[in-house]
Amino acid sequence: MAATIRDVARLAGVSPSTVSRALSLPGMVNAATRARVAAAVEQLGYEPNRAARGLITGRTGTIGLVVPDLANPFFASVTKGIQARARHHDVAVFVADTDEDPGAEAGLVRALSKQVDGVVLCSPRASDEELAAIAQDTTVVLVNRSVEGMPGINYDNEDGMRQAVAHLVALGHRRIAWVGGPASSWSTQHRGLGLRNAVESLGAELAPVGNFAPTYEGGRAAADQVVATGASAVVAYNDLVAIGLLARLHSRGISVPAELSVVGVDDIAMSRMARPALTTVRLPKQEAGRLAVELLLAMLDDPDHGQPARSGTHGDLHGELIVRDSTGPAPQK
Amino acid sequence: MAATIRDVARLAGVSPSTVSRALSLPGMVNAATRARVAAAVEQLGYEPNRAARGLITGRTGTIGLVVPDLANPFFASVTKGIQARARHHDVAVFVADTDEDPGAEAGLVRALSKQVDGVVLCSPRASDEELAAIAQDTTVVLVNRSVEGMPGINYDNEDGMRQAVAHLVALGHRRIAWVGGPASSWSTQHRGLGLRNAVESLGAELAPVGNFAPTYEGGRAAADQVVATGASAVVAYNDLVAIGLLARLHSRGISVPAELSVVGVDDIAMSRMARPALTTVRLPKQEAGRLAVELLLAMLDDPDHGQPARSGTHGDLHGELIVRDSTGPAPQK
DNA sequence: ACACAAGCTGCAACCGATTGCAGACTCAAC
DNA sequence: GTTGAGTCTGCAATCGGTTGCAGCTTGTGT
Repeated sequence: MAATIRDVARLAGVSPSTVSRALSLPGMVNAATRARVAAAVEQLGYEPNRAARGLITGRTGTIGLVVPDLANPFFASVTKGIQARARHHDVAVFVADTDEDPGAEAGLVRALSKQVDGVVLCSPRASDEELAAIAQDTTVVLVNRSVEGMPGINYDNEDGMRQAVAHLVALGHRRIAWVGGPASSWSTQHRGLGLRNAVESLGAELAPVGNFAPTYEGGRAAADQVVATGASAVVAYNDLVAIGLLARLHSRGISVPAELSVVGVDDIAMSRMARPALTTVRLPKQEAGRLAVELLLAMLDDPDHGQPARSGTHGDLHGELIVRDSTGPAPQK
Repeated sequence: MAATIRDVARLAGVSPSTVSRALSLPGMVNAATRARVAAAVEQLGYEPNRAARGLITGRTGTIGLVVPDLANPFFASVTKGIQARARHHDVAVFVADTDEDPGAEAGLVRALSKQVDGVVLCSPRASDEELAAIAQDTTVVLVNRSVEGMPGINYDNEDGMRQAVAHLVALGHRRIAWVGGPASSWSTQHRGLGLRNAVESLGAELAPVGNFAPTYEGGRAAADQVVATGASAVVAYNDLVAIGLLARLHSRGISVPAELSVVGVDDIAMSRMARPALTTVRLPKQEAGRLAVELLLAMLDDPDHGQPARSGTHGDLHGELIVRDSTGPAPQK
């Protein structure tokens, strides 16, 4: 159906090899010939078949992306960033959604790996060991997850938490509750840690209420325990949880921010629309996606490009505190 | 790096052709040989290279998906459905996001078309003519858009609007405002039409307030005009618009549903979390994605599988009215 | 014992590109 | 008029599979 390199060659009156070179190594072919080829390409609307090229060069011009849940706005944004950046490099993106099933990750990557040059693994739920195994035979970039020896793009969670706590302390809050996400989640651990450090150094007190699903329901479930801690402010694992908190607090008649201040993390679109509009640590989501693509492509060009293993503090993406209406001065006691 | 068919053949002591047949036409090869091949495949972890197969068979085992905006929860859900169904058929999915740029659609499809067997075009913004041109040289399935002669998966917008109006009329509403989406949008036209019919046949009155962006901001922008119509209920183009309405109405101190009832369309996750929780017409989003994949694959197997051109009323997906807290009895005047 | 059909398997061509190598041509210098 | 260098172009092999065709086994009927 579509034109092949032979069609172009015939029309231009040259051999397929010349067409190939005219397109990829223009310097090697005579200007006049090159013009004839260009004309033929134009006329036929020819575009090289990437699959065929991939067989020879070993590069398919395609990368894979594995995310836990496309319907989660956080991942949707990261995906958008990846997608945009990949297109910029003329690279196509295979997208796979694991439906939050940690067991599916390895299988998907393995299936994808035959068809792509490398894969971006976003917020993987699999264990460090599994991830390391995957990286053995595929070029992988992690997003939002740090594993010793594996390249990845991460957020500086410690710093984000510090900003949130500084804001709350300035408002007079002294006792701050923390609603964690899944215990196995890398982000939960680092956010909890950052919170603890920030709270200590700023002379406040942390009241963790445990681990909850990183969802609206998780937030609703945590709300009553938050209230029971007597804290005047709460930091939630992410915005969905924070919005769940808001909902449950509202139905219990607890006023935000008059009686309790609420802070989320992510800054998904929904947060602006919440009532009250949510104060949150904005994470540059599309930016993370873009950087992941750059890193992956750099690694493919230069296999040794991997960054040194890091503990997740330096060179990471910074969040930015967005203050809206869900935080206010601590109530007088 | 990865094992090739030749490696398997060598290990099994047969020729590559036999391996190929053992895998794709098991009936043609002796059970004992087949077992030896299977063992070799297993041992080497062999999986055929799809790109190479695609060169011969003309089928790449890949489909493309073009959506206006991945960050829009509606499209995210459709994508999820497509993705899940495609995996079920062992087909990979290329995803491209046009960033709501109608001009980008044709180019993206064209670029994709070289690498895929067919593409799903979700809520395309391009004109009927452009779409028809695209369908000339690529197998295309439309989602949420109906074009004469092109196969597609659509929602029965008329019926959904009827359900919404019936609900409102039963609550005593007689004057119903309608906030349309983009004027060029196929859904806007059909929803407006369905609304008009439903309102007429149920003895109420329609007050259209014009066309707005299909976003939260669009809803905020429309709110005051809605109030000015004097209607006691409003149907919004989609949930984002409805949530925007809710926000603006709240800040103007207009109580929902006591003074004004609000109905959306889509039922995105956010709607449940809105305050008050949004009454809406739930559209089966993942189902639409699944059906689109089935239709596309069927068309690829049998090029004449195209459905007859339809006007968008029969055989479409039905919405379901989800009643939450944003609708209530009409205020006594 | 012989012919013939049926059932398997291998050879070789092919899909659409890329690339090392060698041949053809041009032009300048001797 | 040769020779040599430098440009450009084409041949042919290659990537990892699939498939038409022919050949080899085997088994059956007579």
